[in-house]
Amino acid sequence: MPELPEVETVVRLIRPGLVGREITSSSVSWARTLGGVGKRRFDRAVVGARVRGVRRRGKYIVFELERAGTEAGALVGHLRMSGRMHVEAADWDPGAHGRVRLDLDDGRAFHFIDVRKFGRLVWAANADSIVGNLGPEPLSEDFTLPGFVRDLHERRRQLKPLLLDQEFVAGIGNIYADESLFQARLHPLRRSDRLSRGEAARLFEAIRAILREAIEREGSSFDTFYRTPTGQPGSYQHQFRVYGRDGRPCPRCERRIAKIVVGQRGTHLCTRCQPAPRPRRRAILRAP
DNA sequence: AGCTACTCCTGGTAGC
DNA sequence: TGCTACCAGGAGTAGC
Repeated sequence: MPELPEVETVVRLIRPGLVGREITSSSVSWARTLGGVGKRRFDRAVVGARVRGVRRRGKYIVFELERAGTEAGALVGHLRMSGRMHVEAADWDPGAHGRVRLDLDDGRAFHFIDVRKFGRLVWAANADSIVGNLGPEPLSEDFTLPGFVRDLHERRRQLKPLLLDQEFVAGIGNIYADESLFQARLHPLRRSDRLSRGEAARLFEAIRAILREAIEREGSSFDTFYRTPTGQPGSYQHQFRVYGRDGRPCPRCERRIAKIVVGQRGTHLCTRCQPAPRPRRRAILRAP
């Protein structure tokens, strides 16, 4: 599934074909992709606008627009499960799952393709109305260990759902959550406020190292869905140590990798390397 | 506050 | 082989 590394890869590859281009017409074949913005309003917002910049925020892709040099809102895209983005020659066929097409002034066209129709490409006057509540970017300088420790201790949440919470930290999905927790040797059900400083530091470093390496490898492609905008699969799936490896030996200790469900999400772990939280005995009440 | 359940979707696959 | 039933999953929402 497209998570931070996959989205970063998409942004890097489509940005050169989009920045500076004017959108000359649009066509929408699945209206819900627009996320509640009507087709006519969408058309009015984007046609004649120029792409000022393309950036990633968490798993979102923000296309900043301008008209006559002044800001004109933004398109905010999310690939969800199966979305893809391409910039291709005018006669390129996006296939049966093309949802939105934006023709560009250089004769090429941007395509949003999405088999499962969960993806979105929404116009907003202000991108922050959509991405404004996201947590820190895990690879940026404002994601710091002291801040991370503070945020962990301020909440009392299971680690797995907390890592998936985009308001806690932006961009992590099911794959990189499982891989990070394995790398940090932390059980997905451990409570955030009970991590030691050392444990929090392990998790902090694991998240950053794994996301960096996954970006280097252009993300993970283990099914037919995620491909880069050039049609290539990523290669980080070959580095998976727990995700999708249930029943196979742990690369660290050989015990069989387990799969459990946490917050309705398949969760992969090694029960030896990632010891379960100890149920804490209730404080014993004593007479004063 | 934090958890669970439900919704949106369809291709792939397990099971018969 | 051919069919059906079920599953995966990011994020939003509702309810406890």
